[in-house]
Amino acid sequence: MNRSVRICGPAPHPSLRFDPDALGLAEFPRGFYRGDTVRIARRLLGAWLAHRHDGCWYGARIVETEAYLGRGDAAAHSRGGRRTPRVEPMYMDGGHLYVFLVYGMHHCTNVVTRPEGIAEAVLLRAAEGPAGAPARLLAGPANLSRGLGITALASGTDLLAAGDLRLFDNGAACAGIGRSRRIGVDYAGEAAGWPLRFFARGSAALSGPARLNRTGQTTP
DNA sequence: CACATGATCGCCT
DNA sequence: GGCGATCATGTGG
Repeated sequence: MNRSVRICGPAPHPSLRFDPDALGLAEFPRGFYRGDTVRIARRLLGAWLAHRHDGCWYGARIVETEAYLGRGDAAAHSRGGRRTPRVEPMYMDGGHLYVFLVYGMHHCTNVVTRPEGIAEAVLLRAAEGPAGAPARLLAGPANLSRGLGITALASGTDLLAAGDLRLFDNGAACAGIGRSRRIGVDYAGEAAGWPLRFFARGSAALSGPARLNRTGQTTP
């Protein structure tokens, strides 16, 4: 009787092994996640996203994020108040995960923000693993999700439930401001002129197409 | 029930 | 820069 049944999703990449306790990391409190989505998108830069698999912790520091602003954001799955089974986690209290499948083969991981009933979230676009991990392993939202072994099975998970998925504060990160790549539609932020996409300076794992130039601004 | 599409990626030219 | 992979989901008949 072997135990080949998979009940916890794919394994994270071996190079992402780390020890959260040794680093003395603290989790964000619930109130943090209930705050302003754009502010949270910036504040999450540098944070460690951690996944416990077979008793071992794997983790990476977030280096690129993107805010999705709910009802009024034409790019958000919750646009116009849409509420379907897939999007339901977006309506949960801040601090839950919203993970979905795109293009029939890739997963995207979001951190839900704002209080219960307000469907906003921050997409995790790129991260960097511990020293020694391949530089571009987690470049792009789908690569990030795959590298850490996160699939739609984790959608609706509470990051503050002391479970296998957690998010640790790592202090204020030095952030650059990216222009949204959502062009040609009346998306939130793009039209109003405020940025929705953020990344840590000097990161080698950006998802593109935005890149830093030497002044710290982005180039399309 | 039928069908069009997507918060992407990697390989091709 | 272009394109195909591949399927759950959303929308419409």
